Amino acid sequence: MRHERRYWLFKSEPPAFSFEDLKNSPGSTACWDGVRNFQARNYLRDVIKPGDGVLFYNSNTPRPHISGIAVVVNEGYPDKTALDPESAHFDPRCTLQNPVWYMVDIRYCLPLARELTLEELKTHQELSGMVLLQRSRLSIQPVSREEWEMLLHLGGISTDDAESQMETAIREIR
DNA sequence: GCCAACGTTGGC
DNA sequence: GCCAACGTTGGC
Repeated sequence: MRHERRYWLFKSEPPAFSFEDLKNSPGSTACWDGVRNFQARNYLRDVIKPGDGVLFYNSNTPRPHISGIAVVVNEGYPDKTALDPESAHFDPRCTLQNPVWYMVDIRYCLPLARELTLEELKTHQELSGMVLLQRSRLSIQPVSREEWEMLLHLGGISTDDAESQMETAIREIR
């Protein structure tokens, strides 16, 4: 039986990496490395699976917002930047046997017809339970099916369109 | 640039 | 295992 699709919100800081950057990446696929928070690591290593939906969120910017949808293309695997002394994300505790930090790859799917600002999200009672609004600092967050549907609706795209684009994006990878 | 929230570290 | 000190995140 197929894994039941889960939904996530991934944060990125636009100067470092934007949704456009994801679209323009080779194969529209980017390695989501450099996450150094244990709760986020646990999601990346243990919970997030290929086919899961991702909302791309732009943080630490004058107008924080969700810009579009991506899809997870593989299971969590060790984040090699933690082993590289030259990397900004180097962590001297890490070894090949004990990688500590994990990452996944995601692929671009489609932009929202309307970007959804944090300011707007705060105005919807139905979204008040979002991790983004409760524990905003977590960089990899679960999103419920209900929240996902609401967000896509507000963003002006149909969940069916999103799911079929996600299926296509996954198929093209394989 | 400020600062609240909160995760991590390390002494005890 | 507690908790103070410290560092980071990220909205504003």
